[in-house]
Amino acid sequence: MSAVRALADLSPLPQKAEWLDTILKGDCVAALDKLPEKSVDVIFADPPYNLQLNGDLHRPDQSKVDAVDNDWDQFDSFAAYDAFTRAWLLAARRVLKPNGTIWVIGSYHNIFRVGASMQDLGFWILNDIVWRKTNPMPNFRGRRFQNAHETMIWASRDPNAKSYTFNYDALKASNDDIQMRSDWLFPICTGAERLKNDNGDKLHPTQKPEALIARIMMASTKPGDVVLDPFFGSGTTGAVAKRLGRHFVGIEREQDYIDAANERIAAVVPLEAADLTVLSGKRAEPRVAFVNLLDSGMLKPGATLYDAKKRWAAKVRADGTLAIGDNAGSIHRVGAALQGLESCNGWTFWHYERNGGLTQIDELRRIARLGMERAGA
Amino acid sequence: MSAVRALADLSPLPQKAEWLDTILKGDCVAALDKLPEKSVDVIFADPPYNLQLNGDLHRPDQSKVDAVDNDWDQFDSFAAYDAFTRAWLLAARRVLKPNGTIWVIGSYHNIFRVGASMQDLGFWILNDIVWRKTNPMPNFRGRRFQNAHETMIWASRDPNAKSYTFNYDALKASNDDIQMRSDWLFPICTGAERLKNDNGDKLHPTQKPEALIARIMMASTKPGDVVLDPFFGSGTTGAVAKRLGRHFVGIEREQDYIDAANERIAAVVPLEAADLTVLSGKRAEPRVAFVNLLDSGMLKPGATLYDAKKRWAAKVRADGTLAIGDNAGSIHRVGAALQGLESCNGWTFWHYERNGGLTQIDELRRIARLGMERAGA
DNA sequence: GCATTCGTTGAATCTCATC
DNA sequence: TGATGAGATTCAACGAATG
Repeated sequence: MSAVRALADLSPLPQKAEWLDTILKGDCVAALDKLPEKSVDVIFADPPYNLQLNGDLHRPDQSKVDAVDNDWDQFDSFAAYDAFTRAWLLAARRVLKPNGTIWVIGSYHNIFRVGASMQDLGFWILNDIVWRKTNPMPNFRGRRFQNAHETMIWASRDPNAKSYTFNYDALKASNDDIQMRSDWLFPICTGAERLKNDNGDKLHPTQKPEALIARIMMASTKPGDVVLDPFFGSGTTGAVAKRLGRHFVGIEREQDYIDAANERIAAVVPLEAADLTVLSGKRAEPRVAFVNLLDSGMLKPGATLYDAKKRWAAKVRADGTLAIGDNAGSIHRVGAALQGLESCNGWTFWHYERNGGLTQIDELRRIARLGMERAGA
Repeated sequence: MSAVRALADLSPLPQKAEWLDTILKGDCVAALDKLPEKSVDVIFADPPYNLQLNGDLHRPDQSKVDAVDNDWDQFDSFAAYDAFTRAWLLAARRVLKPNGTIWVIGSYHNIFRVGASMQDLGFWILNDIVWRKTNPMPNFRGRRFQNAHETMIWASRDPNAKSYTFNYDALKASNDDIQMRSDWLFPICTGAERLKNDNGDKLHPTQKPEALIARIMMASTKPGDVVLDPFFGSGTTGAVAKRLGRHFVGIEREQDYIDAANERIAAVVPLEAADLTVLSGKRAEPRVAFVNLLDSGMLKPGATLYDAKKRWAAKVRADGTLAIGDNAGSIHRVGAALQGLESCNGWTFWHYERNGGLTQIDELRRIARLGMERAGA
C-alpha cells in the first residue's frame, strides 16, 4: 500500500483553526461568543478581583504601595460583579468541550461569589486549590493576618463529566511519589520573569508566575490540547502553553498587554516532546514556630523554661509568648532582654526539665518538624 | 460605713447570664432568636455541608453519598442550602456585638455559597484562612488532587467595624516574631482527643482539633469574652473556651452530642489567669503626651532634639511643641514636614544628646510610663 | 571576586481616640 | 457623626551598591 493511499484512508487532519495560538482583542464575552462551541479543552481564567480599597496604603517606611486601581477592577456593587461573572462564565461554558475543565483564580474578595456562580451555572467543582505564596506582601497595619494565599477553583463542565483529563500519575511521580495535595507553594512573579514597561515599572499589576500555570497545565491538559484564557493580560498562559506544547487562545482588551504578550510568546522556545513529562514543585523547608509546640501539646501553657544554667525561669503563656516578671514576648525577645543583648536564639537558649535534667526546646522543634515534613510545610 | 452600704453604692455587678457556659438544645435559628441581641463577642460556626444528594441539610452526618442520581435538581438544592445559610447567618448576626467577629469553616462544597451569603448580608471579610491538614485523607480513586485543606472565613459584623479584637502582637511573638499568615498547619483530630461512642466508633464525623479552635480564640478574643457556637456538635468550642478562660454558648439539636459535650467540658481544667495574659503591643500602652516630658522635667524648654543622623536640630518650646525655623508643631508634624512625608512617629524620629551619643525620646516615654504605672494612672 | 548592606517591591477590602 | 491629629506598622526576594 502506498503512502498516498494510506493517508487518504485516514480521516482528514483537523485544520488548525485560525484563532488557535492567537490573542483575540475585545470584550471577553463578545470574543467568547465568536468561538465555536465545545472547542477548548481547558480554560484558565484570572478575572478582576473586585478589590475595594480605601485610600492609599503606606509601608512602615512611608513608601506608598502601588495598588491595583485599574479601570477593569471597578464595580459598583456585588450585584454588578455577579452579573459580570455570570456573563463570562456562561459564555466560557459554551466553548468548553463536554469533558473540559475550567480553572478560576481569585482572592477572598471575589472567589466566594465566583464559586457560587460556577455552581449555579452547572459547573461541578473538582477541587479548590490554595496557592500559598512564599513571599506575600505583609499586612502593614497589624490588623489582620498576612494575606498569604490565593484560591483556585477547578471544575468540570457538568456534574457527570467523568472523562476529564487529570494526569494523576505524572503529578504523583513529580511529587516524590506522594499524591499531589490541594495546597501548592510558589513564589509570586518577580525578577526577570516579571514584564516591565518602558519606565521599568511592572507592566501588569497581577502577572501570575509561570510555575503556577505550568502545574495547572501539566495536571489537567495533554500535549496538543487547547487552553483558553479569557483574561489574557501579560500572556502567561500563552507563554506556558507554547513551552509545554499546548495550543492557546487569549482574549484581551488592552493593546499594550496584547503587544507585550505577543512579543513574550514569540520568544518562547517549546520544549522537546520528550521533556514534557515532569515538573517538580518547590518545597519549602519546614518552619516550626514556638506556638506549634503548644498546638501539638509538646509544651503546655504554664510550663517553665530555663536557660542552660538555670539562672532564669520563665513561664509559657497560652498565647505562645514567654513571661518572666514584667518581661514578656517571644522566646527570642525575652532571652535577648534578660541577657541585655540585641538578639538571641530562643530555641537554643531555653530548656525544659526532663528526667531531672535540662533539654533544649530545639529538641522539641526537631520532633515537631518531623510531623510537618509530610505536609511540605 | 457598713459593708451593706458599700455594696449598695457600687453599680450592680453584671449578673452572669443563665445561658452562659451552657448548651441550648434545639434548632439553631430558633435558639439564636432567644438570645439577646449584641451579646456575644465571637461566633465560631461549623455548619453542615451542602449534601445535595440526600436533600437533608440539617442532618448531614448520617448521609451516604449516592454518586449517580439523575433526579436531583441542583438549583433547588443549592437554593435550599442558601436559604438555610442566610437564615442562621442573619440570626447569628443579630446576637453578635457590633465589634464582634465571626468564623465559619467549610470545604469547597459549601464555603463559596457561605462566603457569598456573608457578603450579601453585610458581614465584611477580614481574611480567609486555610487550614492545611498534616494528615488528610488520601484521594482513593486518583481522579482529583488530595483534598488537603479546609477554608475558614473570618469576618466582622460591618464593613466599618474597626475595633474588633485581633491579638496581633501575641500572634506575632508566638510565631518567632513573624506576623501570622493566612495558612495554618494542623493535624486532624485523632487519638485520645477524638470522642468515641459506646461502640468505639467516632462520636461525631467532623470533630475539629482543639488546636485549631485555640488559635482562633487566641487570635480574636480576650479572656472573659463570650464565644457562641451554633453548631456545637461534640463541644470542641466549649472545651477550648473553658480551658482558655472564655465563656461559651452552644446550640445543638442532638441529645447524644449534648451529653457527650457536657461530660467533655466538665472534665476540662481551666488555665491559671496568669497564663492567659495576652501580650499586647504599643497600641495598648497608656498614652504619654510629649508635654508630659516637660512636666516631669525630663526635658527642658529650650533643649535641642536631633534626628538619628543629626541632619536636623529642633528646639523644644515651653508649650510642648517643637520648632525648627518657621516649622513648628507637634514632634510628629515637624518630623513629617522635614522629611516631606504625610506622617512621622516623632517618638522614634527625634533624639536627645546623652553621654555624647543620641538616644530616642521614646526612651524617655518608656520611663514616663513606668512612673505612671506606679501612680496607678 | 565575594560577602554585606541597602533599597525596592508585591492582587491590600490595613488605626483609633477625641472633640 | 465626621473631622482631626497622634502615632503605630512589614516579609521575602531580588538587585544594585559598597567594602
